[in-house]
Amino acid sequence: MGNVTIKMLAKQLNLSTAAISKALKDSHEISAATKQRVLNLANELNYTPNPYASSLRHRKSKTIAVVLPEVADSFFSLAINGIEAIAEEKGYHVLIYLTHESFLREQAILKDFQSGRVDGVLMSITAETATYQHIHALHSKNVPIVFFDRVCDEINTAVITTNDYESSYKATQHLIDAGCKKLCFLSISNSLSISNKRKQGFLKALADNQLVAQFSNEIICGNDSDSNYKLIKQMMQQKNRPNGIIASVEKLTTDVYLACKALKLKIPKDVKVVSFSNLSAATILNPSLTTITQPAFKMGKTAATALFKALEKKNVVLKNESQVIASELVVRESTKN
Amino acid sequence: MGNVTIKMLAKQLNLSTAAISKALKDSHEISAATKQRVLNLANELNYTPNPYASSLRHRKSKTIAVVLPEVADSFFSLAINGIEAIAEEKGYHVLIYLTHESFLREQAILKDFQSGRVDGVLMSITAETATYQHIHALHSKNVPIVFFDRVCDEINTAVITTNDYESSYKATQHLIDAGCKKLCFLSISNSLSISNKRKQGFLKALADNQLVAQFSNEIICGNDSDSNYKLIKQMMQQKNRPNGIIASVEKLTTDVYLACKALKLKIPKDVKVVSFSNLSAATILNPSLTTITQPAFKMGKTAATALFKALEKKNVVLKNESQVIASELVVRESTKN
DNA sequence: CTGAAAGCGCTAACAA
DNA sequence: TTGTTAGCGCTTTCAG
Repeated sequence: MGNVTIKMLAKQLNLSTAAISKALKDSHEISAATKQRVLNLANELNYTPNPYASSLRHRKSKTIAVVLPEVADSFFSLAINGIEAIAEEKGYHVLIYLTHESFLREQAILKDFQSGRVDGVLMSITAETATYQHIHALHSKNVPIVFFDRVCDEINTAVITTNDYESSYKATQHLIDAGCKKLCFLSISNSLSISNKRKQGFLKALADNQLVAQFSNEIICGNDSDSNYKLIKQMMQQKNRPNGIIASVEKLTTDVYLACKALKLKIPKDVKVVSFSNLSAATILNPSLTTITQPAFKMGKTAATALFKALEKKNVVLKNESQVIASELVVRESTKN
Repeated sequence: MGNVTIKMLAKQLNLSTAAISKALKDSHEISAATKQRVLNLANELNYTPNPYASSLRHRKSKTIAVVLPEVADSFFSLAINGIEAIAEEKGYHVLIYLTHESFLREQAILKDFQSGRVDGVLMSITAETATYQHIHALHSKNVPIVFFDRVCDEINTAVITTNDYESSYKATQHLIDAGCKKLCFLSISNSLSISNKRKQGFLKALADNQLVAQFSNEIICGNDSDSNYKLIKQMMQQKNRPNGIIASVEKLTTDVYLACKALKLKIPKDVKVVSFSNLSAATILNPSLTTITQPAFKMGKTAATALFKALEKKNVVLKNESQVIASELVVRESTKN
């Protein structure tokens, strides 16, 4: 650091630090003439206010945190784009924390936020997160939190989601309409809200089509691509294997495709596949992938907008800022008849 | 904020704030007994030190910045993973800034860093960046900067790159070996170091194979996928269209594939394609894509490690921490004969 | 219109 | 071993 400070400006101009401070924020109690002098010198010396001194004084950091499982994922990276767009506009800084699906890490991160490091938090919880004490603790310290995608309904705040239940239902119906009778849902968690909603939508579509309990319909995948690949391959080797698969998250797509390739099963002839995914390369896959495309960018933007509402005005009831933004089923070759 | 402070602990324990401060950092000049009392109360009240007060005092923020063009890109998102892994280990916080290839934005971001907001910077410059005054200004304030991937050679510091020239040469030779005689290089910038090195490698391979000047061999793409698509399509409609394409960045792949599809040109029969890419879905594209896979995660880690060396020790000559980490040519169907 | 002084929370000399 | 004091840089009363 070792930078030019208000004190230096004050000395050079024979003014008090108070006067400088006020002049710099264009206070009406400073004459136009001195304002000019101050601004000139500040520019000349390239003065930049120390943000930490300012934070200490104001008890505000002008910084928000984004806490999420992973960044190498097209949903999350697009969501970050949305968040960043709003933060930039508002002049806030964005700290990023990756949990890599570790509950312990999530706890540690939120604990740190009790220090006042950030003014607000945007988060998507881990697939492991099943208790919420750590979130409650932060929330009760009046740090506003907005959840997006992987939300926590136990906290009284805004949750920005997509229509997981409906779009999963729709995708399942789409598979059924394409002739699939043996369907499998690839989940990643038992506790995650999105996993459950997507699964419920799936199950309801099965029920509505009298397809319940015909088949062992669910696999819970983990965080490791290798073992997911094996799990899927194993399932596809069974005599009574599924002929329709719905992957609840993007990263499972590659494993499904590779498992089918290894077993010489043709998509969509032998098995049809649809995935929740924002992969821009979905159109150029082999075969091109039918996706439930989530409004990732918009969800990030909306979540950030809600958070800033709480940061900028008092008495905002964040709960009321909750939004559900629709996903889109984009039909491609992987579910063709 | 409004949190429990050292002062409160001091009052409750009838100690001075200095004693508390020392006890909390396990100073040897505090008795074991009082240390225990302090720790107990601190835990009980859930004390978390105010990082901004500490930053102000120490003139250190324990925060680094990552400045890059985009996060929705598998190279950069993997690099962030690498950076975050090291930062987490070191107990540093990571501020993220996206330039979206805007030079103006890059300037503004770096200007802000003059305030001492961050202890160090990791960056990949924009495709527009052709002057370096803004970087010099920051660097001369003794804020360590480490470049990765899209580096700036004008600054005397560490640059972490991959072997752009060699891998581009190798990929080009691979296309030539596969029978391509009319090659096209898709660039994204005239000023970017990586673009130039990749192009040089390409041109050298052409020259070594007596293929120079047979063909208008280069297209400069922009930041907009639509117009890139049109540019590529237009080129592929020419009578003398290329039969081998090397895409210098991942995002151009989709445009190439779609343009070929639209024109009913078969990859690899009519045109072979290789791309600098870290897309995990490369294996399941139609056809699977031959890539120059960059060591993204490792580059992020290495860049962060170099930066922390400078942050933790004095008199580290960052220039000496520069590294070139090899990419790998992964041959798949898109260049098959 | 300008200045003096206090304090945000923490820490490092220096005293006791 | 513990306490006193001063100050990091900035802002905000309150006085002048």
